[in-house]
Amino acid sequence: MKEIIQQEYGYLFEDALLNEIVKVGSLKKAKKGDQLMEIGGVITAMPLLLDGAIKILREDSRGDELLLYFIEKGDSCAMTFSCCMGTNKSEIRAIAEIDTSLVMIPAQYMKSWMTTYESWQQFILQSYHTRVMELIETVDTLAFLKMDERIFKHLQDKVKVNQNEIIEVTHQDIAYDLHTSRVVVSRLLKKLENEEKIELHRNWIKVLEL
DNA sequence: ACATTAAGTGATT
DNA sequence: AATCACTTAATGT
Repeated sequence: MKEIIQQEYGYLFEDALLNEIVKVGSLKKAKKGDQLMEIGGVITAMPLLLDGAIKILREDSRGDELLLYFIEKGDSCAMTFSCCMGTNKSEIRAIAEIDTSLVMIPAQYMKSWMTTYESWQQFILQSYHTRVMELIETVDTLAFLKMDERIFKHLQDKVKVNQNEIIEVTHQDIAYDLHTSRVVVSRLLKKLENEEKIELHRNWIKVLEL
């Protein structure tokens, strides 16, 4: 276990901290589609991504979803961090985008590591920063891009986190993530196909233009 | 061959 | 861009 953590986080953390992580953290594997966190759920641990990707969703009162951003390997969800300091509940839902492995660090260690390890403090701050930037980008996308552009961007994001230009999704899946209807997705995807930016198939899409 | 589910389409708001 | 109502196509049993 130490080797894997060392590989992904060795350049960030000193040896003593790596040892602590190995000692108190628990290795966890999530399969594609597994739910890692639910809205309103109590957060007891902070995840450090070793491999894979997680998508973070918000939900409205009717149960409709909206994708906020992806977390990739080497990242952490710093939102968890603020929740860990108090005893807050989760504002978001987290679902494994692909098969993912991560280390769960119990919340109680967060605070003391902040003062003991400078690299930890750096990491949290940095992580928080990138998270906020991702959120801003999502807001921009929502506010300034038309639906067809949003769909195409979403596909490109999927290609990135999956490390594969072939994405296994249905039009309905995309509709849920972007909070629109399947019919609209189908029509706009068709348009993108005509522009030769993508290739459409049942249950999978190939992105040609990256 | 049949049922199920995904995707395509025209019309309307 | 959303919704309805319907058609067509792909896929599993």
